[in-house]
Amino acid sequence: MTEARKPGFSDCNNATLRRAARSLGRFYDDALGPTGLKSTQFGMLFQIHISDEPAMGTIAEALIMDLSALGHTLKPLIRDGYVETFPDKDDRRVKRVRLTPQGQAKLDEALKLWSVAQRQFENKVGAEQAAKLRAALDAVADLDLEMPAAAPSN
Amino acid sequence: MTEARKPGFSDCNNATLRRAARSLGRFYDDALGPTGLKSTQFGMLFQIHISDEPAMGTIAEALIMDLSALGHTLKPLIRDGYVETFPDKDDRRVKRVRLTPQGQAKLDEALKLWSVAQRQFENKVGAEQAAKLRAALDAVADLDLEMPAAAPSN
DNA sequence: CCCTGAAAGTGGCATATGCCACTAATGGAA
DNA sequence: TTCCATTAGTGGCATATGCCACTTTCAGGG
Repeated sequence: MTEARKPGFSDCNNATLRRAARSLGRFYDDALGPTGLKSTQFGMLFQIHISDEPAMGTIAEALIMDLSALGHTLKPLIRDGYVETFPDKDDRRVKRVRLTPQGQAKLDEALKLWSVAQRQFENKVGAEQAAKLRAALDAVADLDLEMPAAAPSN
Repeated sequence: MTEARKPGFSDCNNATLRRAARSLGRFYDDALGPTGLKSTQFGMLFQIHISDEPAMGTIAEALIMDLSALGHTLKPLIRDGYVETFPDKDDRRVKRVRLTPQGQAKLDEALKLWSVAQRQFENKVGAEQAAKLRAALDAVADLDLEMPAAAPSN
């Protein structure tokens, strides 16, 4: 610890997490490059794929993302014909989402490249270690964090 | 495992990481809300703070972020008067960065709220566990990942 | 000293995400 | 049935990030 410690380092859990996300994101993005999909888009297609014509709100909840953000994120995928939406039969407020045949095909294509990247990653850190990390991250993501209501003087 | 497993799930390390990042990011963002800073901006000010008038490239490297992305990210902070840049004495290509007095003040202000959030988080997961997670994330971020050069037939 | 390739940033363009203000539908309560 | 609080999305605006094409400087080699 001669100087200011090497890399990023604040002990901030959030900063550390984002830093890792940028790093890993670049790797998966590179891997998926040939498909023209970003790793985020791949993740979105996959999520839709494993769900049963989910409502937007359902996806947003599963991915812990803002509903409006989801809407924005979906646009390029809809524009490119990978995803389509349709109204729910019973509740006209609800918009459901599904992959188009092209979307399914693109996902299949991407899965091949993804699995290579995934394997590459697990070879480096160890499959078990990776699984533990994912479990820890899921646990963190699902934490019910709340600020102390910032009420020291009220 | 009745249905499609609960939350986000693909076993994708990247997707899991991003999901956690969105979740945790929201928490820290809320915590820093009163300061008007996003958690990302807080992290940036902190990084600049612990460095010694770093060159842009140095910051980008430490945070594992694209140099141009760094430039974009810095703009709001410069516009708001928290950060300023100045040319390196010896190399005119290099632009160095530092906090302004207001930036330092804002950072001090933010640190108080940040520490509350940080403590809150560590109370939930345990300080030791949190440290381990950060270490794991730093390790992942610093991995030298490379795709198999996609050369099956060349 | 001139030319060339590397290094450091900038700008433009595109996606990722969030928050807020609104609008459209719903599901009761009165 | 009418009216209101709630729920689901949309659009606008702003920040976060990346990649690519340039432009400006440097550092060397000849």
